Amino acid sequence: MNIGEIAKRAGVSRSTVSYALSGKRPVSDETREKIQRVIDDLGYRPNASARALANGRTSTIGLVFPPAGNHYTGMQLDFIGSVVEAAAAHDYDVLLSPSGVDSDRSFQRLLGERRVDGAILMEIRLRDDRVDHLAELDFPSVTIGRTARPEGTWWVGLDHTALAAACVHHLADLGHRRVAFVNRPEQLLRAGYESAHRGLDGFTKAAAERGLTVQTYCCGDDPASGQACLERILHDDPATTALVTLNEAALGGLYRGLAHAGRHVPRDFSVTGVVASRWAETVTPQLTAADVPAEEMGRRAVDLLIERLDHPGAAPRHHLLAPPISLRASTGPAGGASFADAPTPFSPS
Amino acid sequence: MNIGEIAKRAGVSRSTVSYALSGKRPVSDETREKIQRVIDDLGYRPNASARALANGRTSTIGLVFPPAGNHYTGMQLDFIGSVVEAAAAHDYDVLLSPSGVDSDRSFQRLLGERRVDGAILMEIRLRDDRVDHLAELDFPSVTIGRTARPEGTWWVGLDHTALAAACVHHLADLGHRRVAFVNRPEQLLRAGYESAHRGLDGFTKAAAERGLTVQTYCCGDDPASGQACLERILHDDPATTALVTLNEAALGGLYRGLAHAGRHVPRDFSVTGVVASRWAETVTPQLTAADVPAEEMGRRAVDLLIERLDHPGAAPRHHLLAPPISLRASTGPAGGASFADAPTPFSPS
DNA sequence: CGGCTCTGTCGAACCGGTTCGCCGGAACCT
DNA sequence: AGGTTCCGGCGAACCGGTTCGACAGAGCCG
Repeated sequence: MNIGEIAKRAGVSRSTVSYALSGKRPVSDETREKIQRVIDDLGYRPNASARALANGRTSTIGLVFPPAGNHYTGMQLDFIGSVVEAAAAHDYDVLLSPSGVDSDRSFQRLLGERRVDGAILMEIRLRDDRVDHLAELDFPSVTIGRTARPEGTWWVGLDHTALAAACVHHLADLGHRRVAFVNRPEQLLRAGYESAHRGLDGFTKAAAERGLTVQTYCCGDDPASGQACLERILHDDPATTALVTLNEAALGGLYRGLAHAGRHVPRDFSVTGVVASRWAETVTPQLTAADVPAEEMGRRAVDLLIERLDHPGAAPRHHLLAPPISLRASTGPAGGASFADAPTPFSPS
Repeated sequence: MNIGEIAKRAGVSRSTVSYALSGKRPVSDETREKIQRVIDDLGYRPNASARALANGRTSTIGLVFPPAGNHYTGMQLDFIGSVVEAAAAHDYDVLLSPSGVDSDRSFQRLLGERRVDGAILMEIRLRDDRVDHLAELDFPSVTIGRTARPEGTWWVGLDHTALAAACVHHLADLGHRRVAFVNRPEQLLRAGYESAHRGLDGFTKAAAERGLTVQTYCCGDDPASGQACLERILHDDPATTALVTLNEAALGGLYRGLAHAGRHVPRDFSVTGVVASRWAETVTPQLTAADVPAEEMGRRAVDLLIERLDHPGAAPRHHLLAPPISLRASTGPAGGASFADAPTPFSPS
C-alpha cells in the first residue's frame, strides 16, 4: 500500500496524491476528497524512509547522552522525558544515542548516516570534542550545558557557579563556618564535566568570600558512596556543620551517614545543594536546594533546536537558568547541636 | 558524498561499492581495498534513509511508553537505559515514543510510517488495545509486562503475584498480623495496569491464606501522596505494624509519614515491597524488598525482539522473572516496640 | 476569433542505496 | 582448439516518496 496504489484507486497520478497531502500545489476539492476517501479506507500512511530520502529531512532529533556506566541519574531521566514530549509537540521523534565521544559508533551513526535532522547533547564537558565536531560540521545541535567557550553555539544551561554560590551564602547566613562540598564522581571531574567544575568554582569562590573553612570531595553516583563520603567528611573535620552537594544520587547515602553519626538534620547539620525537586522531596527532612528545572531545560532545548532547524543561519541563542533556592527543611542555624535542652539523639549501633 | 561519488573516485560501478561494503557477493581484494581507501579518505557513511528504503529495514526499534503525565518513575528510567544499551550492542537504534493508546499519533507514526522494525512496549495493561493491535498486524513486538491472556505473544514480565505474596509471607513470618498495601495510583489501577492488579491479587490471596487483617490503598506516584497515604493507614487502623508497597515513587513519603508518626522503622513498623534496588538503597533504613531487575528485563526484551526480527515465524517466547527478596534493614519482628530495653527513640518534633 | 493567463493534473527525473540478470575473460577440461 | 565453468564487475530496475516542467482546457482580454 504505497502512494502508487492510492493514486491508482483514486484514478489520479502519484504526484497529485503527493500534492493533495502536502498542499504544496493546489488540488481541486473534488480530487482531494476522492483521494482522502481512498486513504482513509486503506489506512495509508506515507513511508518515513522514502519521504526522508526524497526531501532530506527525517523529522527525528537525536538525544545524545553518555553511556550509562552503572545507571542514569534522575535528572537525566527528566531531561529525556521532557525532550521526548516537547519533540512530539513539534511532530518530531527522538532517537536515543548513548555516546561518550566523537569517534563513537553511535555518534557516527547519528550524524554520518543522517538518521537525525539535529541533535541535543547532554552532560557537556568544558572541552568537549563532540561539540567541537558538530560546530565544525555546522550540524544543527543544542547542548544542555555549555563548554568553557560557548560563544557562537546554541545551548541551554544552568548557572552552576551562581547556584553553588547561593548555597554557600545561604549556609553562611545561617552562621555555618565549616562547610563540605560533595561533587560528582572524580572521573567525571577529571573528564571536565561542566557542572562539576563550575559548581566547584562557585562554591570555592563564595566560600573564600565569606571566609569559610571548606573541604571538597568527589563522590560516586550512588547511596553507598554518599555514606562513605560523609564518613570521610566527619573524619577529616568533625566540626563540619553543613554540606553542599551536586550529587543527587548520593543524597540518600549522605543522609544515612549523618543518621549513623548521630547528627540530626537540620539541628546538628545542614544539607543543601543543587538537586532535582523530585529527589529533594523524597528525602526526610526535605532538602533545601536549588531545584534543577529539568523539564523546562529539556523543553527549551527542543524549542531552540526546532528554531535552528527551521531557520538555518539564524544567530545562536541560549538560555542560562538560575532557579532560586527552595527553602525546605534541611538547613538551620549553625550551633543547633549545643541547645542543651534538645532531646538526646538516638545513638547508632 | 554518496555511493556514486565513491564509485566514481574508485573507478568502479555503484553496485560494486555496495557489494564491497555488504559482502553479499565476492569482490576482489584489490578492488575492495581501493574502495575502502576512498571511503576512509572521504569519511563516507551510507545514508540510513536510502538504505532503509531499499532493503525495508530501518535498524531501529521503537520503545513505547505512556506519556509522562507528571513524571517517570525510576524503574522506567532503568528500562530505557538498558534497552538503549542492549539495542546498541545489536547495532540498533532506539526511537522513543510516548504513547498511551492505539490511535495515538505517535503510535501511528511508528507503525504506519514504518519508522521502526519492531517495538518494545512498557506499562502493559491486562487488556491492552496496543498489544491487540500489534498482534493483529503481526508486527514484531515484545512487551515488558503481560496482558491477562499473554499466550501466543512475546513478553518479559515480573511475577508480581508471587512477589507481593512473598512480601506478605515475609511479614507474616515475622509475626505481623495487620498489614497495609500501598498500590500505584487509582487511575492506573482502573486503567488495568498489570503490576497494580497482579500485585494486589498476590497480596490479597497470601494475606487471606495467612489470616492477616489487611487494608489496601492506592497512592499517587510522588512523596507527598506517600506521606498522606501513610497518615490514612494509621488513621484507619493505628494497630497496623507493616506495609507492602509497589509504589517506589511514594516510598520516601511513606518513610516520612512514619517518622512524623513517631514509628521507628523497623522496630515499630516494617516496610517492604517491590522496588528497584536503586531506590531501596536510597532510603534509610534500606528497604527490604524484591528488587525489580529492570536492567535484566530491558536486555532480555531486546534480545527477544532481535530474535523475533531475525527469525520471523519463530514460536513465541517469554521470560517470567521472580527475583528473591533482598533482606536489608526495613523489616523486623512484630511487637518490637515492646522491647523495654531498646534505646530511647528520638522523638520527632 | 486568436492569443493570453490561470488552474489543475500529469509524466519524468531524482533522492541514495540494494539486488538481479548478464557478460567478458581467464582457467580448466577433454 | 573448442566448450564449459567460475570469477569479478557492470548496468538497470527498484524501493516510495517529492518536485519540476509541461500541458490541456477554461475563462478572459482586445
